[in-house]
Amino acid sequence: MAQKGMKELDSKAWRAFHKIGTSLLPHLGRQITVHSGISGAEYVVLVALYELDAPSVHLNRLARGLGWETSRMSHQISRMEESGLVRKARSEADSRIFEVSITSKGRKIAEAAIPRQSDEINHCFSNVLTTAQMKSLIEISEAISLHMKEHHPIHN
Amino acid sequence: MAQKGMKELDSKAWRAFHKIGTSLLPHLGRQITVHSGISGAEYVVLVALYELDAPSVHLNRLARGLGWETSRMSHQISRMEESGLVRKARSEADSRIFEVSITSKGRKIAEAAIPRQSDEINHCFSNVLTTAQMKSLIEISEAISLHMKEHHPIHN
DNA sequence: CCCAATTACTTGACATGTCAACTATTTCTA
DNA sequence: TAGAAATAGTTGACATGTCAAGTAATTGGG
Repeated sequence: MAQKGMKELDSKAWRAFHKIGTSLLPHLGRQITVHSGISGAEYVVLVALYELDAPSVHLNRLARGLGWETSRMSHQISRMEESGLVRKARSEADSRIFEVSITSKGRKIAEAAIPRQSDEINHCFSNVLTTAQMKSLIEISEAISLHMKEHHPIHN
Repeated sequence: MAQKGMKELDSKAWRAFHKIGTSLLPHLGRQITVHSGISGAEYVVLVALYELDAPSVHLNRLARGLGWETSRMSHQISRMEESGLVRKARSEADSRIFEVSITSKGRKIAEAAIPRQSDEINHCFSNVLTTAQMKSLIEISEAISLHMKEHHPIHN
């Protein structure tokens, strides 16, 4: 039997992955907006800043940490500065660099949003999967991420 | 030991899933543009129309099939009609409905793009995972999709 | 020490996605 | 069968993401 572009199982697995990747993630983004009034992108940035050890990060480092392009982060931070969620200041040492930090308003929103989002994730994801399935997912992610790092290092 | 919002494993599994969901899918979308000159969204629509049994589909049915909102599909189809990839015609039976179909230009592009994208998926996904991992992913997807259908039937 | 490269970020134009409000048709139902 | 509700899609405004080009500061080689 001749092979088409993809084997049956490969194709089913890909469709399965594509489906959850394009339904669950957007769904959980919308939930953030519903329960906390911020967008999924704002949430991700706030959490990254909230979990920081240091008081601030370089804009570019923040971007790479989330796998975003510099430009995207620049736009996002500008908007979030407008709405008072974050703050931006030129580095004293190297004035090309911007130090980004969370404001107290942003911190309050993050502190309220994180446990709610945690509940959502438990509800749609953790509670629905077995321990074995979650372990398997972690391995799958590592395999794919490793491959991406080797072959397409830009978009981590 | 008190429980925070999420158990260690749950959290790791979620981060793993989030990471591949937000890096692999966009990466493969960009690859489509690189190898075939169309966007990921255009590709998905073309493939759906290309694989159709019938010569056309109702716009709304096409949207639901991809898990898109009507409005998103309407905008997308308008743009793709502009660029000559698809065609739109009012249904004779029910003139609220639009029948959407692929043009010969769209078909040619789809026929060239599909095997190339298949190669990309093999390269970044199928070849990187074991058979067991792919079977596991299929089960995971089914578990999550089932839960979504039950609790959030809109965005299937 | 100077100037070419590199690095860090900004900007503007445009593609895409979302939401709410609206139009037009068809289908119920009283 | 008239009018209310449901269905199918459009539209415009706006948020977000991407790309290419530009600015400004720093670094590194000759």
